[in-house]
Amino acid sequence: MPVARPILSDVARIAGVSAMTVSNVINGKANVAEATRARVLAAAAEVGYVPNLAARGLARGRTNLVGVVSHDLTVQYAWSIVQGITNELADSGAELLLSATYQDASREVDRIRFLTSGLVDGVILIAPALETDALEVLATSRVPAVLVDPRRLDTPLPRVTADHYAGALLAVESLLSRGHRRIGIVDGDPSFDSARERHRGFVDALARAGIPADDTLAAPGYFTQAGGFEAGLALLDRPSPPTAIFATADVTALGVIDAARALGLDVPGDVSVVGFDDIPQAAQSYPALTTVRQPLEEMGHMAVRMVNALVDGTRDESDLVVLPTNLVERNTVADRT
Amino acid sequence: MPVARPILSDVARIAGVSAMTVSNVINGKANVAEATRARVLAAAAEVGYVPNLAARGLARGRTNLVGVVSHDLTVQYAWSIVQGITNELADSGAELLLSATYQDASREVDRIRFLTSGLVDGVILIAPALETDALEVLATSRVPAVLVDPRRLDTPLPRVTADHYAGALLAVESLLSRGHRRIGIVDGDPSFDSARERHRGFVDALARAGIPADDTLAAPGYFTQAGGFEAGLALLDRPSPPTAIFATADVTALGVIDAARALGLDVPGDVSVVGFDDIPQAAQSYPALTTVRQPLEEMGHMAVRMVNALVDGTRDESDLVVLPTNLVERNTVADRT
DNA sequence: TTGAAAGCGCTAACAA
DNA sequence: TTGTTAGCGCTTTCAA
Repeated sequence: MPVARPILSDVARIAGVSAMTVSNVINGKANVAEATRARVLAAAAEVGYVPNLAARGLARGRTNLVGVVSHDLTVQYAWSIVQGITNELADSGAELLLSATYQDASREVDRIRFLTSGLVDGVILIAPALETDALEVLATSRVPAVLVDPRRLDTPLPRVTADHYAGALLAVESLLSRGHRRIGIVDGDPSFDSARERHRGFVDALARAGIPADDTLAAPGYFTQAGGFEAGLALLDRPSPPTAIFATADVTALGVIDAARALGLDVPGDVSVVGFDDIPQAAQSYPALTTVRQPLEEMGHMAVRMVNALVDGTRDESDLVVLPTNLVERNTVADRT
Repeated sequence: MPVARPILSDVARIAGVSAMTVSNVINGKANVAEATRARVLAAAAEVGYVPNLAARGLARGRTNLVGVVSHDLTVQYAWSIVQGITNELADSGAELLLSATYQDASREVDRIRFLTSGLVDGVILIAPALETDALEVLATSRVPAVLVDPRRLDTPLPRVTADHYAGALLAVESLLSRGHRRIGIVDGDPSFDSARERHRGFVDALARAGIPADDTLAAPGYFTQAGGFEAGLALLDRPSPPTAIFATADVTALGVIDAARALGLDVPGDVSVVGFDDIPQAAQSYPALTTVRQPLEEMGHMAVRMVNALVDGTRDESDLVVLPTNLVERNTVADRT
């Protein structure tokens, strides 16, 4: 009973075969006699042998691991994407290594550098800022990367995103069709292209209906619940408040609803609210949130397929995949009274 | 310009030194002449050399990586612990590898097996179920493990937890001191010792005040928001509802508050609510939640210190660290009217 | 069907 | 201060 962790050669010695044969058995190669296989398996079980993935990765020149860097995994938005990645990865037999970024954008480069230091075959970056030298680090690492919903869409790397503009059109049009004319918007973080696209959709939808833009009806929400709360207060606590609000992320929509409550307003009785994302919480909260669905899990799937292709040396280096969005009608929108 | 990733020997060749010297420079060893160091650094920069961590780990017999497996990282409870782990890890110069478990308890063993296959020096398990063969996998892997808030506290491994019982006492006593006598409880997942401890504190606090246990005032909430909503409905939508509710997790408290709203009840006007955990959202939601604080980040810090000690071969194998809880008074509790 | 040799990229231990 | 040798645990290639 060795106290140290048993290695392949231990198993080989016990089974009375060569290391290569053990390797073949462990990896399920066909070219091993049944009797030998059984003997090896027995020996492996006896000592509790577990292959060392780091060593295997070194020898194979491929780790079968893909890394994911995300800003903050509490936000269900990111988590839904991770779920999609996980599912797809399971199918492709690879494993996932997660690494978080937190508030600090400077940590992002850090995480990328870490994961790409021989640990993974490819990386998926969720809503990356890719500031300063991040792109350079990525390039010199020679590790294939795929971006999901990057802050700036013009980044020269394979990207997958959703149709933010069309989604915003959908959201605002549904409000218009319910009779709303005075519609507010709670904007996202302006450093995100997605936030700007959603704003653009909002403006265009109103313009099509002949409604001029009114800057007093826009407030920043920064894609956070607290931001949504503040914006909701700013928009609603005034002489002539909007009858409906397009909150450009579900979490900020939740904040807006809190703000309405704090002001004694009923949702959707007094104000209608539409979100964006369709995170799980949107369906679970009360009242259930009407929102624009981003196919987050599908985005994760797609990202995995793209890195895998890249790792295998297939596919062009500058793909842009845009997935469709659609409206999910629940209980936070009512006809204008 | 090599298209392949440069390795240590490439740098050595270019700088005209041996591999060992490059290694020494990269690792900041003192025994290298200034001129040589500069030459090596220049060569490394020129080709964009990045050390391969997997190879280094193999050679050193130590990866300097700590793995974390958690059920679900969306729950802020888990995430707060991860934050603590991250901060402490940064101080100790190690890195973090995250791996999630999801709903499926069977995946937990899986994740443990994966991380302990030569990838990390130690693992931290957040609220692990440790069913079936997980303990065995852990044992045969020979990788040191520390449990944070395990489901069953009698697991024979180093553990970090919080004082759930004392926290529950605090919560209920504060309600009693405000004049409440008819107090309901929304229980957590009964498979967790922590849920049972909190329930026990609830019962004991009432008993001390001479109030007999009333089973009709208890409802299961399973530590989820949806569960809290259902339980809130069950407790509140009846002839003589409680005037206060102890929700044994913040997320279920949020669900209870939603339920109160759905019934047209005001919090804390009509019902007082106390949560447990003090996740960030407790302070951000409206009204801000009165709750029992678990020192989640500290629990993460402690866990890291414990694995590090274990990796270094210090410390006893069966420590149990219990961190204190305390009451955080915010705006969901009012005097009984 | 099995095994020997060589090497993945790096570092510990020692020698020069 | 620098370099040589050996080896981490595994797999590839090729020969037996």
